[in-house]
Amino acid sequence: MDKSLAGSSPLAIDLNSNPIHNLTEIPDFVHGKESLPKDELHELIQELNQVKSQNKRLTDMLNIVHKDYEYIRQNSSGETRKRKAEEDIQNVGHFLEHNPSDRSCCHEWPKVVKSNISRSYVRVDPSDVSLVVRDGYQWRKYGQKVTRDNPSPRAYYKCSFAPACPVKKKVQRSANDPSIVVATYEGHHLHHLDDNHHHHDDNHHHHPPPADISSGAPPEAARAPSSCQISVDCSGSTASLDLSDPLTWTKIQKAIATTENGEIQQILVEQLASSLSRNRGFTAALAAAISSRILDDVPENDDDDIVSNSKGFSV
DNA sequence: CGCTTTTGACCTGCGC
DNA sequence: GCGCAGGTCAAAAGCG
Repeated sequence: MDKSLAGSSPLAIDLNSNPIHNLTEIPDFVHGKESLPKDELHELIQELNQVKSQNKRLTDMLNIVHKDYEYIRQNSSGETRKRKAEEDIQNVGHFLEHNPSDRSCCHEWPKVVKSNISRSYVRVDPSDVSLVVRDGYQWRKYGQKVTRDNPSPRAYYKCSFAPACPVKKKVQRSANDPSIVVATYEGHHLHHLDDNHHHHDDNHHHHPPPADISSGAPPEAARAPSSCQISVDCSGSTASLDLSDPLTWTKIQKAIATTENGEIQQILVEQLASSLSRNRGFTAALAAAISSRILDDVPENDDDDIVSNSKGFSV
């Protein structure tokens, strides 16, 4: 991520800053005036570590967002009419599955978009030609077609778990990166029946079947997303960014229109930072980090209170 | 035997 | 109306 982003975001985290080595670097007035016991401070410091590492992952995600956006922008001219129609639903980039074993991060990040169309991008083995995207539902393949803009075939699936389920999906390997499979879902995946709200014809009207145990994936990761939401979980404190929020979405579209490098990333980071700042635990941790930053000349003291932590926050 | 996949034919929408 | 491209159908084949 570029440095201007880290500097301008209200809760930007300086990934290159020096780490905190022990608790004594947390100023005393934070202990007293904030009424935080030391054991809670230990937890907060651990949260700081995790927020920092999560932010690094978010940084990677946002870099992918920007890269994907640039690709879309560069290829948006001279399209077929069908592809032009799809242009409206290709406004946000994707999150790739860099580390399959990491359950704290989103498994898939859909491009949402119209009310009942979403996309998932999944990294797969480039040599794997099966075009299978595990999402927790059972699908019946009813067609395959070679499209003009992509050498790899597009597979068409209908939901086969519930007989009358209208949800469909298309799966096709990415044209520019054969290791990425793009799954386009038509109709929302509703995982919990709600008689008061969910009776649209383009939704799943059923729970997903049990996750495929052989896949080894947790149920949350196996399911297709029901909304365009990014979540960062930090020791039970979750920050979420809902791209279906009209205000957020308007900002992103505006950023896309201006084609300013890094601006989309900045908006996403700010939204996540805003969510995190509403969390009591994170706010307290942030206060400690800020204070330690201000009193940066506190001498280091290597005693038994040494904990693994960092003070990488800048404001 | 029942379900899924394959695959060529057919349908549909759009631009010219 | 014609041609093109994407989407769907349905019979045949595959598989456990």
